[in-house]
Amino acid sequence: MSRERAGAGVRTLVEPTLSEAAAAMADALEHGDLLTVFGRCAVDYDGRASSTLGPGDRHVTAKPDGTVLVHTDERQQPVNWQPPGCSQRVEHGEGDAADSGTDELRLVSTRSNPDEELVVAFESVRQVSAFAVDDGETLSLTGSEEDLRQRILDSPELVEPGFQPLVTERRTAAGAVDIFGEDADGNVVVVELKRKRVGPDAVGQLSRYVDALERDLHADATVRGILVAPSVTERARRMLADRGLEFSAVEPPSDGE
Amino acid sequence: MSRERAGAGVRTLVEPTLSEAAAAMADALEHGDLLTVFGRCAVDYDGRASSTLGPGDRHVTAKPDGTVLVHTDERQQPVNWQPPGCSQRVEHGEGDAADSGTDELRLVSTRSNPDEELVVAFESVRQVSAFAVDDGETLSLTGSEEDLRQRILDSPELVEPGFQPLVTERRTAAGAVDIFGEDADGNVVVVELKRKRVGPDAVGQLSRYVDALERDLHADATVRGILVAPSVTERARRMLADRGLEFSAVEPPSDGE
DNA sequence: CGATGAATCTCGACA
DNA sequence: TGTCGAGGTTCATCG
Repeated sequence: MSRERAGAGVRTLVEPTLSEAAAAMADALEHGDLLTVFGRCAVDYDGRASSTLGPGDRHVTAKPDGTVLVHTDERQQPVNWQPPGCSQRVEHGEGDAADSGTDELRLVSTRSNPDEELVVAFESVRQVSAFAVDDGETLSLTGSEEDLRQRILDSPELVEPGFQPLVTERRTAAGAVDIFGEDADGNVVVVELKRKRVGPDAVGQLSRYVDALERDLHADATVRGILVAPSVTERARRMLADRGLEFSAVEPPSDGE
Repeated sequence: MSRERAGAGVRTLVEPTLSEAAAAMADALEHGDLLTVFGRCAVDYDGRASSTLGPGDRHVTAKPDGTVLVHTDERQQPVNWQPPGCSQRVEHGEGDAADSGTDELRLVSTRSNPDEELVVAFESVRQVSAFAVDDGETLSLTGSEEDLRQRILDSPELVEPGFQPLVTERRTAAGAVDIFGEDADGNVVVVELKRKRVGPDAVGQLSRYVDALERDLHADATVRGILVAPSVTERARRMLADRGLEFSAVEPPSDGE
């Protein structure tokens, strides 16, 4: 094993013994560092569901906020994980390492409500690192549904000429409508926004809003439902036609706009 | 900077220069290793949406399958990422490092269909590691919707006494029904399964199935729709009542069952 | 390849 | 705290 002392923020052990790894991991958890461990391990999870994962090489991350991630060499998603807010502890059987074939280092993460437990049992550890993280910057994102809503409010004619938004997030018996307004003839208009190509679910949603409002408002009121999105699937287009609903093609704004 | 040569599978540089880091990163990408970099960086993404993230300490992972993950010290989800199948390259301005304030190391990940680009621009690198991963084990999970389906097929009386499953995944004009069967009186029964508490969407789905089957089958057939899940939201319960649909509380099996 | 629906979804917002 | 809906959702499956 060898120790690397880097600038204040990084402590790394390469090819440590399990005892050394255990100490380094406990230390990192204690100090609120970002902990990473690479080694051969088996993983068991029990909680909302249950899973077992046999031995293999994996990269394990424990964040100071209580998150645990177990990654293999494939996939974007971790093969096992624990959400933020969990408690981590390191367990190491203190038997004589020389002839104990059962020597094992375990990282255990627990949570309550719901009760969940993740156990990462290391046969061997190739590297342990502890990082002191100073971030502080927040992400700024464009192109979301919120941006599309702002775009419609800025330029209501994108939905149709004469459209007038009145309220956003208007409550109905079926939930909150994205944009509530009226058309050039004074008819009530319900707008459902989707930032990308929409399927049948969105039509069902819009349909429920229109029905709810027709019950809420005077029985003689005409309520139009317009689905605003970049495009629709064929099945959704047929559902719209069946229900007398409409579609208006609008793209969410791109970065520059 | 110092170099660590570990057993075959791990190569790590601590506090490298940007040139050294660039070489190690390119080497790892070339060899199909799991690459991790910790350092101060800014991140820009442009594709399905756009985002910018100012300078800060982050942990960056590049997997041999083309996945890229940028993690901060908080959250389970990466702050930026690229899905599997992307192409990575390392760019390093080869200016004289001495007086060039603009010296920069960039990890660029691109993808097409849709066109997306992620750029991680490092001001400094604290550690670079390359791991040769040998996994090979696959995850086995219980508690899924498939498990719930099996539970119902094993014990149909959990839905209601006398219920008889006939077909799973039966096709209708509105999509495939989870379980199609009949009750003690010989009425057609459509069962929609959800492994957790359900909201209005599932009711809409079940409702579409029942409507479609009433059209498909003889006009005189009675089609019952039963939503099977651990629980329902209040709004969904009202929607069920409105539409003459039913609910039956069943938990998905836990590990031991 | 696109379309569909599940997920230990995660995450933020709001009652 | 629970509920609700969005997401650069991701992911597997199916046509």
